[in-house]
Amino acid sequence: MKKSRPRKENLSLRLWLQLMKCTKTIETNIGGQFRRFHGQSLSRYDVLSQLYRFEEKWGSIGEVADLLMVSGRNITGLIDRMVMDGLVERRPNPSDRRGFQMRITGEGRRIFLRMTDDHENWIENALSGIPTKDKEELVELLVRVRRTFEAL
Amino acid sequence: MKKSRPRKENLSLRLWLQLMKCTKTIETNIGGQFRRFHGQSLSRYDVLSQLYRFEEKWGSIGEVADLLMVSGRNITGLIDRMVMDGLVERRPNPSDRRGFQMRITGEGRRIFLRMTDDHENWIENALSGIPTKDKEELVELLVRVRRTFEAL
DNA sequence: AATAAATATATTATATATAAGATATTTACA
DNA sequence: TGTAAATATCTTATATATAATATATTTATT
Repeated sequence: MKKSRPRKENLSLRLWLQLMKCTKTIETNIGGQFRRFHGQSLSRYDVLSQLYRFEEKWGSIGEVADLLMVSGRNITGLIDRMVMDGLVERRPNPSDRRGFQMRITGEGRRIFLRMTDDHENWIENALSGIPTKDKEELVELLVRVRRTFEAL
Repeated sequence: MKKSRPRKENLSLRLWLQLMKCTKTIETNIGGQFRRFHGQSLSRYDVLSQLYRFEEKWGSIGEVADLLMVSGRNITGLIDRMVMDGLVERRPNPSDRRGFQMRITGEGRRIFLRMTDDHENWIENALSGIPTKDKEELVELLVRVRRTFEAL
C-alpha cells in the first residue's frame, strides 16, 4: 500500500520542501557563478553587502553578524580570511575593549560592486519569464511565511 | 540622498533575497530542532529520506546523491559517519566493481520515522496561520521559479 | 566600591560543502 | 581485441556552520 500523491494534510510540509528545493537550486547556481567569476563565496558576498551599507562607519562584529542571512553569528574565521584577502579591515573597538570593529576596504567595495552587477543581471535574466504580478505575490507570501516563523 | 524603498527594477533580486531569507529562517529553526531533539543534521535527514524510499533495495552513492536537495554530490564523509552511527549500511556494488551501494538500516528507519513525525508537526504548527489557498499558490509559484532556473 | 551577571568575541572541535585530482573499472570505438 | 573516454567513488584541501567553552570586559546590583 503506497501513497500515490502528496496528500492535502502535508501541504505545509510540501511548501517547506519546495521552498528549500527552490532556494538550493538558485543558491547553487549563483554561488557557483560567484566562485567561478569572482573567487568569492555567497557568504562573503553577504558580509560585503552589509558592510557596504555601513559606508565609512565601523561596525562591531555582532552588529554586522545580526544582519547576515547566509552566515550565522560565529563569523570570526570568515572575517579573518576576508581581512587577509584585503576585503575587510578590522580594529579594536575604541569604546569597548572586549570587542572589535570592521569595515569594508576600497578593494572590498570594488569587488562587491562588480559582484552585485553580475548578481542582478543573472537573477534578472533567469527570472525574466516570471510575470511581475507573480513575483510581487511571491515576495509578499514569502515575507508572510518568514514572519510567521520568526514569531515562534 | 537615500533610497526610500526597493525599486521596481529590483523585483527579481528582491524575490531571490526574500526566498533565501525565508528558507534560512526555517532551516535554522528545523535544523536546530533536529540537532537538539534527535542529534542529527538536516543533511542526514535528507539522506535518510531518500534511502527510506528505497526500502530494502540497495542504491548506489550517485543514485542517492542525485536525489538529495540539501547536500551536494560529494557525500562520502557524510555517509561514512552515518555508517559509523549505524544509520546506513554499505557494501561493494556486486555488478560494478568501481562503486558502492548503501541502504538504510532498521535503526536508521526508526530514527527517520521519529524525525519525520516531529518535522511534520513543527512545520504544520508553524504554518497553521497561513491559509491553504496561499500555501497552494506559493507551492505552485516556487515550482515555477525553480523550473525556470533549472532550464538554464 | 566590590562583586555578580551579562556581553563580545575568540577558541576549539566537529560536521558539512565544494572543487580538484587520483584510482579503479567499465564502456565505446577503431 | 586493444585502447581511449567515460564513470563511480575516494582522497585531499580548503571554506564554512554550529555548538560549547573560555576570556576579557562592561554593566548592574548590593
